[in-house]
Amino acid sequence: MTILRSPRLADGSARGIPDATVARLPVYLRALNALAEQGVLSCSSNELAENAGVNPAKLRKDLSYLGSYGTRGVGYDVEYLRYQIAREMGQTQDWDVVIVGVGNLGSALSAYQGFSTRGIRVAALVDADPQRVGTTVSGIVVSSLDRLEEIVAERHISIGVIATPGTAAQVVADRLVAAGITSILNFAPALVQVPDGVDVRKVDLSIELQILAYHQQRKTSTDGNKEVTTA
Amino acid sequence: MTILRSPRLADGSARGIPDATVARLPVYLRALNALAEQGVLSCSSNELAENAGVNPAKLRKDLSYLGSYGTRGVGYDVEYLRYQIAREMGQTQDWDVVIVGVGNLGSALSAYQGFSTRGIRVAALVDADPQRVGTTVSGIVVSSLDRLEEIVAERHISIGVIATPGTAAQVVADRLVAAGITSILNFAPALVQVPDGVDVRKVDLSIELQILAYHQQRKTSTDGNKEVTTA
DNA sequence: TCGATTTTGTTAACGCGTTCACAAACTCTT
DNA sequence: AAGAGTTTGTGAACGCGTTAACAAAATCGA
Repeated sequence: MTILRSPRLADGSARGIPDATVARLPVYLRALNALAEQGVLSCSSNELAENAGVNPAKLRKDLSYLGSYGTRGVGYDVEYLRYQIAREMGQTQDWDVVIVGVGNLGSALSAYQGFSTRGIRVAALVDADPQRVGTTVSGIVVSSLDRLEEIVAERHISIGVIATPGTAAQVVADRLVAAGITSILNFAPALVQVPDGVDVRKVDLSIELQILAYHQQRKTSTDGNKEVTTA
Repeated sequence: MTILRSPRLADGSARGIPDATVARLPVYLRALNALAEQGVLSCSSNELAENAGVNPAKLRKDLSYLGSYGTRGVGYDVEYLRYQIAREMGQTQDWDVVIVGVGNLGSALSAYQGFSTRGIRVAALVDADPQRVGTTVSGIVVSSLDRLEEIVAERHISIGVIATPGTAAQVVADRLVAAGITSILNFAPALVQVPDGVDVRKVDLSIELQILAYHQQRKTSTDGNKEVTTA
């Protein structure tokens, strides 16, 4: 579950990028793509940081983990930097994912524009419900969960997405791990346990709203907080 | 965009909970609900931490920001702790949200089970596409984006969810802010700028997969990384 | 009642991430 | 060619979050 770390390897090669930086590189990539579409050829760290919504110093430090791809006094070549980040993120190849669970969320994910341009390819859809198996969603025929292992092997799938109800999440995770998958994105509202070496990220729609509600509550409360005395 | 902070107010009342803790409280809540459903009446920090997938020390520290709701030598009363966290998170009342954009993702969100039990109520659906206006999704009639302001006012909506294409995100955010909303959850793959005092959280499905792909790349690469010499 | 045991609440140390500030390096103008 | 102006890359300080470790407080048994 926890991931390999090597924040600063010697040997000149600056391998081992901090997690916080890795999480921001796709944001920079998106900002660079937007600039490129506008015909911008070169930009400063200030401009790019503005477009990415981060502090310029943070941006420069993040990029410094990759290497020295800018020019002092000038800035960054948009296309060159875009390629370097894409390469670092592994987007010079396509990553095949299987989506397990073709309910509302699974369907939405399989229809999501913007995966393809980021090196992500939805290679298979899988569901446990016999009624859904055989139907076509976003141009892909839904397969049975029973065939998960062979599908993963055949299509060289390396990433699994769990979009099932919470109750099925752990079983599906176990199946994915057994099939050889070591990277899982979990949308189900449940904790999944996986062996070491397997990476799980979690996206919880409900929790995000609850966090907003908390802050909203603190804003709207007239600061005269009535403490309920439940003794 | 940035949020009020007051990590430790005097006066005995432990107001001002760290962001990292606030983000975990819903996780504890979910774990407590699971325990309650199993008929568990009391639990230790170890048990609860296990169920929530966090370090026990971290759990205790998080709870200490709320108050002293446990009993030394015994543990926590499941129902009592559940209520205290729910109250802190503002879940003793329901929060009404409007979802803007009723495409695949917006539909999935409006159908999402698990909002209602967490104090979240989808009060309105809004879309700019005239073809969608008037249709019913998850039992809610889709309204026109033009009527956003009156809908927000009428139904006392305090949270907005952006589930539109990236190009529409900023315009929608501006409309939401103008309508008086100060909490926004953005699913669109775009950066939205908002005035101070407005809280924006972002969920980016594509970025999560890109982060996984990065780690996957580092795992599968045979560590003999061929550096492409693009001089 | 007292000691053994359990478990919380909290303090202190540690590590990671962010940000400032500045030297190094580049361009441009004169 | 030299100085003025820009902008990157990075060292260092700072702050937040995590974790270990322990004292305080409760239960239980003799």
